[in-house]
Amino acid sequence: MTSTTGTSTPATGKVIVGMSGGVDSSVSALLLLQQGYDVEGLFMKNWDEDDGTEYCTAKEDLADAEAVCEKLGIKLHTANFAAEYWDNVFEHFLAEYQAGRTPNPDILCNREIKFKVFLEYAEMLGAEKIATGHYVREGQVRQGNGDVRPRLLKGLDANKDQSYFLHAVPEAAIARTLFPVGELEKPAVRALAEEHGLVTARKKDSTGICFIGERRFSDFLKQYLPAQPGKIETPDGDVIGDHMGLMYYTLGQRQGLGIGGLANYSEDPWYVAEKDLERNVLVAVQGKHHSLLYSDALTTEPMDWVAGEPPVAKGRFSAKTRYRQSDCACEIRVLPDGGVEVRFDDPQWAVTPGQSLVLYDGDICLGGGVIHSTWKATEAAA
RNA sequence: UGGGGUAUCGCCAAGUGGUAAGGCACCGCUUUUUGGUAGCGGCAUUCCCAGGUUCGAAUCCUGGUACCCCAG
Repeated sequence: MTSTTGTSTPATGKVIVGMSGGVDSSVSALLLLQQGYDVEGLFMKNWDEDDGTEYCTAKEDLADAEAVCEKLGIKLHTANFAAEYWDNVFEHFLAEYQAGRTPNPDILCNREIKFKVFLEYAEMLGAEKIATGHYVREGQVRQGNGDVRPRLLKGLDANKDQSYFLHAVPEAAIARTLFPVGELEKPAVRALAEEHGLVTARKKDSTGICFIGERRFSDFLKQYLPAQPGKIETPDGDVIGDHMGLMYYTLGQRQGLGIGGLANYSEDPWYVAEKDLERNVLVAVQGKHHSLLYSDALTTEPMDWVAGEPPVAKGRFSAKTRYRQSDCACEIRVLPDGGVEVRFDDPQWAVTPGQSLVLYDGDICLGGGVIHSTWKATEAAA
């Protein structure tokens, strides 16, 4: 049985809110103040810029965080975890691309930075808890032996739910974190910000890699990974174009292939279906619903279970293979190495190694793991 | 230097006398704390070039040019 954290008892204790300069963390701080917490903010700068334009947005974000904290009358700390970010997130990110996979750096960023380094730093500042502007909720479950344990739940606003990004955060960190906006719908969050005169009320939601920001992606990667041009082929081996380097593309990608009209082919757009690292060939297929774009089974690397251990050895749950994808029913089996084998009820589009599979039991986010390989059940049976 | 064919947006491609479809690509915006996807919008005053016929031509005629195919 789950229940959301109580709000009836007067809240006490120091909470440090991770202030990004966005509306969600702004309102989080506001709500915690209203609940009676001793609130302070912390602005993190985890990416040391080399690029002038981006520097400005980081500066703006800091200015907005400062303005909000001043308005709320709370203290704002600043910290720079760029070294930790580079070592524990970015290097892994590059290595994954180098290996031809498509990583999700923000999942690692949450586990390694926001819910680890930031948490530790906040504790050092005397905080009992931290808070973030994520759209997730914290639930509790009473176990057979009477222990009450925390659970990561989807945000109330299904459209904004960010549990996918937090699935790798361990239970102990979840237990020490407050997610005030997880109980709200996004429009209500903006309305609150507006009502309280917070400058971030109408600020556009930030996108792009957390702390790095929106980039022309292949240009960004080129700064770190050398181009290795090669051919684009059809599954039949017809050469239909050139690619700049396999690491700049991801499965299911359409834009950026540069494949125009071809005589003797249909008018459908082309999508990346496969990366052949051996031959340095990008395999593209025509039409969004080409069968090579679908798979219905996968295995993952060892899982991060929110509760620290798998709920069962085998069972039926729902899953996402990417952020904002609707859940799909599936059957899982825990593998000896700690990964899982997943079979989906319905074929999934462009399931991509390097991205994460995240499992749910209703609203409860159980955990997830990096996708290692995918296949079609029909192939496995053959 | 014999014959035949084709030349329309970056690419594919409609259009055969009535005032340039569509798709892909590309660009922009929106959606989005990864990458991607998706939605919306933009994208040939001009049809290889030069003349001509016509009220009017990408569409007809003449002459060039380029490429392709067959024959050499």
